[in-house]
Amino acid sequence: MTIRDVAAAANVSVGTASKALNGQGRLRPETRRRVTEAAQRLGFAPNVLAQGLLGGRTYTVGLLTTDSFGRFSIPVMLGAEDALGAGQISVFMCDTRDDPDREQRYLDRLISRRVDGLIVTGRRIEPRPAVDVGRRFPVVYAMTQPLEGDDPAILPDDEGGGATAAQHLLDIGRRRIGHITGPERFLAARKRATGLSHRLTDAGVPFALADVLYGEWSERWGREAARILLDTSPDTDAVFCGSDQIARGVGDGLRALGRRIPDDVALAGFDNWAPMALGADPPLTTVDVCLEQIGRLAGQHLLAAIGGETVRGLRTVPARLVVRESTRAGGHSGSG
Amino acid sequence: MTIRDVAAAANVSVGTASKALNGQGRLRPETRRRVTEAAQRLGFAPNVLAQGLLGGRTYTVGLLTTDSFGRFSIPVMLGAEDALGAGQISVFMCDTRDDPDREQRYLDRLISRRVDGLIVTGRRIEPRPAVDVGRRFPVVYAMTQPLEGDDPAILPDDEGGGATAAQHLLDIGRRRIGHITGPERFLAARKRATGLSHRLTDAGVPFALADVLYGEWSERWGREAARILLDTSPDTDAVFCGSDQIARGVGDGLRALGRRIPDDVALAGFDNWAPMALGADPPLTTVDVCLEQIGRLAGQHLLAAIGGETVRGLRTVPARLVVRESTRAGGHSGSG
DNA sequence: GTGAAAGCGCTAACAG
DNA sequence: CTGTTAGCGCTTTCAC
Repeated sequence: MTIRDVAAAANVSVGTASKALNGQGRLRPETRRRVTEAAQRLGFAPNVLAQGLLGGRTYTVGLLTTDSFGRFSIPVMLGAEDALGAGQISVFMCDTRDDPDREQRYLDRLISRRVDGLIVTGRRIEPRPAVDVGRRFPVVYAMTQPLEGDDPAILPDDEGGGATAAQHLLDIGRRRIGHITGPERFLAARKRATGLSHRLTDAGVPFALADVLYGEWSERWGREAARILLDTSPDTDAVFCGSDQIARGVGDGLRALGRRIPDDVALAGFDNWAPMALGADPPLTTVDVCLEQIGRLAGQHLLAAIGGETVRGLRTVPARLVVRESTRAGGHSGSG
Repeated sequence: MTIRDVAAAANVSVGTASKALNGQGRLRPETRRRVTEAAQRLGFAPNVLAQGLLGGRTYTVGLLTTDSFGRFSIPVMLGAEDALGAGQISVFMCDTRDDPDREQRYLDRLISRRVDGLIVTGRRIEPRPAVDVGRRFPVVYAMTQPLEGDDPAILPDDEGGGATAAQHLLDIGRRRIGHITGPERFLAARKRATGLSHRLTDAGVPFALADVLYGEWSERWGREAARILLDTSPDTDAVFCGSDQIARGVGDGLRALGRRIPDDVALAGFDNWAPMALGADPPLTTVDVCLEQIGRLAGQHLLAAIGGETVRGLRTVPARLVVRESTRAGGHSGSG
């Protein structure tokens, strides 16, 4: 099924058929109709590769992730696809699994496929070595940033997220606030802690960064840390956690020590990871960094760059607080 | 950067350059070297689109999911990419979000891009309307099956998974076994229940399908169902759940009613969803349907089909039991 | 208005 | 051994 078959069936030349199908040039309406009809009847679909060969654009982009398309890249990916798909752009999946060799192979492939652009995603916001694609096509980073160069990068607002959570806990009247989070080597963990600390300090509520309980991104750590925290500060009336998983553990730990949530201790998480946050009893108040929005923005920036605009540097997406029963006075603290 | 530039730089014709780069024909080693060197120096990467135009193959496939690339499609996708990526095949992401219009648009695009094949994934194993791509390229279904036609489909072994769980609970000496699962309208839920029921009945342990507690795929339902179950059968010594999320809820519910896990009641889930199963206290024994293996098989079948082999009909991937503390005598039933 | 022809980047067949 | 030519499917001048 080529445009030649269509042209033949409509009794016109391929040139005319092309014009008819693309709405170009000056054609008799009747001719146009005849061609369109033939194409329809034959089930003709233009070969985009051939089109791309001429036009220089392929209407494809690569989406490269180090995260095995996990919990963080997926929403980013969806947002990006949203922005790009609307522009009729198809997306190539490239999952490096954190292996530099795999990454290089993917980059080579993408270059050979003449993609119009590339989005690089990660699980961690730490700067990573920039991908090297020469000046062949624009690159946008999402949820990560390049160590070298000033290609655009879209990042979550971890610090702002921490501050927002702090404000909320202040707003509901809590003053003895603990913070339990992931490993200190994670920039995201440090930023969230900083955001919290600054806001509390600004409000005149005592909080020392030294009191932050750094550990792992796991429920188990949450359970353990809850004990440690109450040991040190038995009068704690709120805990902000660096992830929803940790918050789940903290919740279980606190309950095991006889505290009711939110009546005795208010509990807030981070990520708004639905199965975790909604499955908790009571459901978790949490900070949503709006991953999908990050992806959407990355997609839009990439489209702009492909269109010739120069976009440079970092950009941060505001976080959003999602209030649920774990910090709400009315929240029933059920049986779990 | 085209092959012409390379040819010019190496002082040969494009034809010769092509042969040199592809290892075809009879060439003086020195010429071959000169060309390769020039290509290297110029950073030449062949335009795969142009190659595809000649060869008729594009070395691309589509991966179409109705699941928004969620928890189930991702592993499947990774497995598929594994199988395909090795064959130098690039994968187009197509996320229909359960919208028939979107799906049709993606199919049109894939056809226009002349993909060599297509994998269709879903979140549910229920048969779905077959995708219509004429005889343009082969289609393989993974985690779902076509309502019409006999295109190959790779499915999890839900029934076998249920049976395996049953056997394990019998093996550890439990005889009064409850089953709490998702909505009855889910084929997967019914199959898991059937597998459990058959195995128990075969072993002479009483179990009526009518006693299955169908509900939702949520922790909340698990908590509620635990109460219902103990109300009816206070001497229950094991519960098999249709998902890890439900199992989490059931665990919390049982504990709230004073039961220890696994000492009083053994608890098994389904999915082996790491964050849920490992985060639980004690960690959950669960059934893994090996999603990644399903994807890998789908990829392999697709490759075979692209290669001209005819592959037809359903194929099931065995499930795997993952034993953890929630069904182990030695398991500590901690504080949560 | 429509057709013929050139050419996108590449490979394969055939000369030389 | 290497160069020339044709052509993959399509679009875009440029004649007629």
